[in-house]
Amino acid sequence: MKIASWNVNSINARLPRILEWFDSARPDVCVLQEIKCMDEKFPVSAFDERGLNCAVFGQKTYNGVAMISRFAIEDVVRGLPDFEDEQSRYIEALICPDDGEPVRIGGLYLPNGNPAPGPKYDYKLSWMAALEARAKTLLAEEEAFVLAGDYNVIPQAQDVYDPKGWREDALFRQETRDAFYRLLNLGLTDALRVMEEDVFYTFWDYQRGAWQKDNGLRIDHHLLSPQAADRLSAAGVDKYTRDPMHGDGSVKPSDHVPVWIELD
DNA sequence: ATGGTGGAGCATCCA
Repeated sequence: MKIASWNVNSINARLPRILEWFDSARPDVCVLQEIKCMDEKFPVSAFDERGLNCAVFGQKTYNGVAMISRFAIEDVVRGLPDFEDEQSRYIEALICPDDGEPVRIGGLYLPNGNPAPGPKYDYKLSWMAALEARAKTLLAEEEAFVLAGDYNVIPQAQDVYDPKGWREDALFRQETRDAFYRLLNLGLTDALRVMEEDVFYTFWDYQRGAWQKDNGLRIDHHLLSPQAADRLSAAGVDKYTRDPMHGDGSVKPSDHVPVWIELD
């Protein structure tokens, strides 16, 4: 089963590029972040034409997450349980393949948190605590699950082009990394880190020529339960989608690229 | 120290 995550920075502004990627990458399941629209504005028919199901947790202007799947989407959870949140940042469901074991997948868009310190950073840390609580609950089930998305966390110095310059940023400061390590230390596996030994990024800012200079960050992750990690067979990053010249260049790229894994 | 880019939606906020 191929599972992908992509922060698309507006599903409707990006739709031709997103559909082209779906047609070539052919993920079985994909979680999307920053769809930036209400449920009724989500382009369900474009996915329906391809035999893909949609579960959407939308929001006007900002945030918004969705799950697209070739298989049945069951038991959908919108928002982190037991966490008051005005922003649409989490969607979880049970994906039931036609043949094979069901997999629970959580798609998340973790708050950016800048400027730090401050109320936005406090929100980020409380959101991470709620995610940790959810991970604990799911781990107790002892089943395969994947928490995938835009974590807005740079785990290590090798995951940022200029570690010193980013030291006080909400994506890299010590408290953020500590919260991320607490999540990993519950027993989750950072799938891309395990499968990809080399330096690689998943995000390049639109500004300051970040793409041309390869000034990137690794902030999109797949965290796997032990039962899912046992089935991990491949992982990758579709960097080509970030190229402004890709395709006919008429639709601008997202600042994030798709990140994917395969489970046997 | 500022601005550089991009999306939403119409003045600015967010990233």
